[in-house]
Amino acid sequence: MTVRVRFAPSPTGFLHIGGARTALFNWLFARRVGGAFILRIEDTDEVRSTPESVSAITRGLKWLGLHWDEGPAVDEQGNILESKVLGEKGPYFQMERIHIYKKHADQLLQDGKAYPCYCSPEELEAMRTRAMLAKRPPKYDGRCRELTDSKRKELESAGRKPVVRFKTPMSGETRFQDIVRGDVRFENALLDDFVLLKTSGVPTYQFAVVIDDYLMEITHVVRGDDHLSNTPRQILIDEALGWGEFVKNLKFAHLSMILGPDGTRLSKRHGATSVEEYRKNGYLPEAMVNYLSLLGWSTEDSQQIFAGEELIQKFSLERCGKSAAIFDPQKLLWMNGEYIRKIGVPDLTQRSLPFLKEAGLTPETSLPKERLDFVQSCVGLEQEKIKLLTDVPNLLDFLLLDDFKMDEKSVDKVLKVPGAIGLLMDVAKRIEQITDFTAAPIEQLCRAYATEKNIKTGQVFHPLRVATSGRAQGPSLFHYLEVLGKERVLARMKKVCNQLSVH
RNA sequence: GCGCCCGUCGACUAGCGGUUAGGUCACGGCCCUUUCAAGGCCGUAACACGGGUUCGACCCCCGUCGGGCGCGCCA
Repeated sequence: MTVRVRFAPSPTGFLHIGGARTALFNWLFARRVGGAFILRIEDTDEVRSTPESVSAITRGLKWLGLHWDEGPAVDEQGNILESKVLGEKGPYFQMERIHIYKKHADQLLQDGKAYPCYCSPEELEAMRTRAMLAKRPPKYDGRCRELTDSKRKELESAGRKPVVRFKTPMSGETRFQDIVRGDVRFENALLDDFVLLKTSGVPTYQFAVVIDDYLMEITHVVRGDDHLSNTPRQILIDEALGWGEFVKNLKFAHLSMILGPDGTRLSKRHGATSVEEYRKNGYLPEAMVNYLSLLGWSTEDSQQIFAGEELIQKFSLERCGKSAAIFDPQKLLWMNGEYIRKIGVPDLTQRSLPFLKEAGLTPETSLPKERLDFVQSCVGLEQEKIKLLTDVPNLLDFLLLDDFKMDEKSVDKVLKVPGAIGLLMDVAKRIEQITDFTAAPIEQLCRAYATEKNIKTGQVFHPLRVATSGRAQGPSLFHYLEVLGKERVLARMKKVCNQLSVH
């Protein structure tokens, strides 16, 4: 039997770090075993679901490279393409499946395994607070379970609209095998008669999930362990529907949670929590995926970096951990740097272009060949220093622009000192003589000059750097001079000499 | 309140009865070096606590404490 897994987000916000990790593990598992990865939109929250969220979530998944085999079809911006649906088991939006849930709820009603409940939200709230005050579990007390037909009619005619509640067995236990937790068991008596269908006829999460997992022939439920205690309810529904065999074969894998640095649930106050923010902040999807994979999963040798398909080859549900993991932005940042250093310069340049454009350093994200070659050379100079794509503009502005700003402190310290201008003028004269304007000869020239004047090499290098870049820190001096070219280097040196010798 | 899950360096983790408790991030030092990085080497740093079981426990059992999750006409 082929493996079928699903990622089933509710579209009430962006793709969250936690959701992304769940999606990733499902995807990795599916890819590993050649199974299908299904995207199902659980939009039964009538007030909070939005189409924008669907777009944001699908955009996030696509950016991470987590492509689904079945589910809604979307374009690059995450717009839903109504006419194209991937897969045969749809629709993949739960709100388009209302009739299906209704049918199964009717069956349970008919079989006496569910019943209509006419309690109002106010009554339920009162029931709950009363229970809490008495230090009892805040459960529904089952008062509508044994309503007579006449009583039901009476309530209906009084205008009450019922919900459908599940008749939870009052004894026995429900147990299941979880790939990461092992043998898990819950006493049925602890559960109450939960809602299957809301007054509106829309199913609750618990109900919809069971129906869909069955009809979509899901084989493995891989999700966050916040769903662990929901699992017995879902198994009970399966059994009531006569799907005992299906649920017996259904494998569960409840993944540990991802927490914020303070050990509490990851939320906005912990900084960026949506995948899209990370894209905007200059992270590479590969780095994100690699980092996320290590949150709750590891190899026997604690491998950190996985190249290409390696992650897929090595991933397994069995090696997922049980304990919650704290999201560490610092390690993610390190990993992003690792990936940036690893990808090729042309690739890195392409990915940097949108950020350069945004900073106004290039007019477009597609450049004429000559300019692109130049930008690539510049990117190559700073590659090892880039941690985020958003670093690129700041690192390269003095190379891409001729009227870059001079750092006052560096100018004061290195150029506005006795002899600096004279030295620069000397060096400029010699540079003019160079025919082969590449790093090695320029360096040779500077070293020779230092020896000749009996000064330290640094006394030549530093003024040269500040004069041509406006700053004290930057790429390897002679390499960037080479990239800049003789003409520009001399122009910059002369400009500085003119400006400073006037004063 | 009830129930479930979890508990190894600050963080992610390896470990699966006998290890100098390993790796990675971060941190500190040294080296390399025109700067900043990158890289190399070294170092600081952990089995939550208390009982058992055992010749021997990070590992198995019980309890305590701590954290997380669930108990919605939210998902």
